[in-house]
Amino acid sequence: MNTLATKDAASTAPEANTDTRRRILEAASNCLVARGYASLNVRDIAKDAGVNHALISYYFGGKDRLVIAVLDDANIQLLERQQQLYGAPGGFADKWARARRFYESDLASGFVRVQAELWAASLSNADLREQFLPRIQAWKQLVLDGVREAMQTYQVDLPPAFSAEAIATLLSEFWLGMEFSQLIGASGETARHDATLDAIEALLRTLDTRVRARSPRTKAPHRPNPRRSKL
Amino acid sequence: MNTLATKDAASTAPEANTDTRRRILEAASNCLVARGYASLNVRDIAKDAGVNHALISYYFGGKDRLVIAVLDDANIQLLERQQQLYGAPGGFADKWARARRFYESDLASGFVRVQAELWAASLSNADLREQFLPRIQAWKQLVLDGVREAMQTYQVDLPPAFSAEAIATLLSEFWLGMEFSQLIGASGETARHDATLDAIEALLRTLDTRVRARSPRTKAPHRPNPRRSKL
DNA sequence: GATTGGTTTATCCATTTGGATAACATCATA
DNA sequence: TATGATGTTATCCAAATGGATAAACCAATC
Repeated sequence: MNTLATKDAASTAPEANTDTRRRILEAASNCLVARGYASLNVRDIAKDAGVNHALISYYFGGKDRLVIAVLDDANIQLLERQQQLYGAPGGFADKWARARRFYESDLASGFVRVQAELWAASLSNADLREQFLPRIQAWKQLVLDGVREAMQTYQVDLPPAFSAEAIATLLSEFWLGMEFSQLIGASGETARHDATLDAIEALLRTLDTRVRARSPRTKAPHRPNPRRSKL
Repeated sequence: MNTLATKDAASTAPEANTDTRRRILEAASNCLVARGYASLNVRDIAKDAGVNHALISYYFGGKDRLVIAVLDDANIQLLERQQQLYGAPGGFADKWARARRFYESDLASGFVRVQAELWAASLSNADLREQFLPRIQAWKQLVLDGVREAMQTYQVDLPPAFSAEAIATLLSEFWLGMEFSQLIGASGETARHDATLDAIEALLRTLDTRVRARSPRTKAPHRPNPRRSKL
């Protein structure tokens, strides 16, 4: 009667053979990419993983728990990304470019697709939605922090309505919309998205150089050789 | 063997009792709002419509065709909206405000939810996706046309990378992302979205008044009474 | 009032699906 | 080697689902 699925799903599931567990997890991800959440079923997953379908109940306690585990697994990957994005040096244009590269690789690997499938599923699955909300919140917070820092750094004067929150929301939702559009969209969309991403990157780069010219070493007081990476 | 489902579904379906057909269509929409595409089934729809579930095959030729019919029906509503949005007088800020009001009513009525559910379903349903792409294209074209016109009207100089395409894409995808976020999101999102929408609206209003002050009657040379709608 | 054609109902059926479980296998340890 | 824990398989089962269809109903027409 343990319907609780806490963070460590291991509490209700066997712990030993992590290989099978891993294979099921990846097979579920594959199936989500290949056929979507709507037609996700334990038999296909098991076949893809090369195991008997009963093992899904054995290891995860059912299909629903497995899906949540997939999401949880994705969450971990995403957190790593966030830290990589945040902790790296460089201006905001560089950060933006880095985020773009992450996105492209995630799109190619099917990760974005999995996310979108689970997102869609969570529209009518409260348990899943509960998992999603903190993640979205974290992602938006990350963008907001970045925008706040950028606005403080750039000191560019905008119309008062364009608060950091407003700009961050614009960027976050744009990115999200771009993901969904690309997943469903024709090939022609990519060019338009790239143009938009380019425009923002160019703007950031302009502002970055302006800041660097204005106060060359103010923003990196602890860096021993601030001009080293100039070229 | 008539697998063709052309625009007039009447060609393959009975024509007389449009009431039952209508009821089924609306019931399907209700079910999509209430329980999502994943758990959509003909029996629930029939129960909601108050008819026997065999009538779905009778009128629409199966569940899949019904879903496409729902999408088609939504498409018609959307086209009407587009025309209302386009054909009305006023500056761009007014158009923006009008679009916002449409959106709010669509959100409240569940229309946005239906769209999102079908969108998600079309991630792994080629037939459905085929229906979606032209609509998305049309919607984005509408935004692009508006931005083009606005940029020509405002004559504000932006960094060269911010083409009309780039700005239109930014706005389109932002809007799309906002829809998905609100559907899934906590209540706290709305305030942020409103702030962003407000900011853009304020910007547009500033530009509108600036244009009006600069050349009060330049932009409407063919209008017999250009100042009539001033108030 | 019998016929006809469209509409609706009740019911049946094959298939899919998630899950449960008994039987079996593997293997380390006593 | 016997034992018991862990992992795996082969099956079984109940429920849900989409669809098909014979029969019933009904309103208009001859």
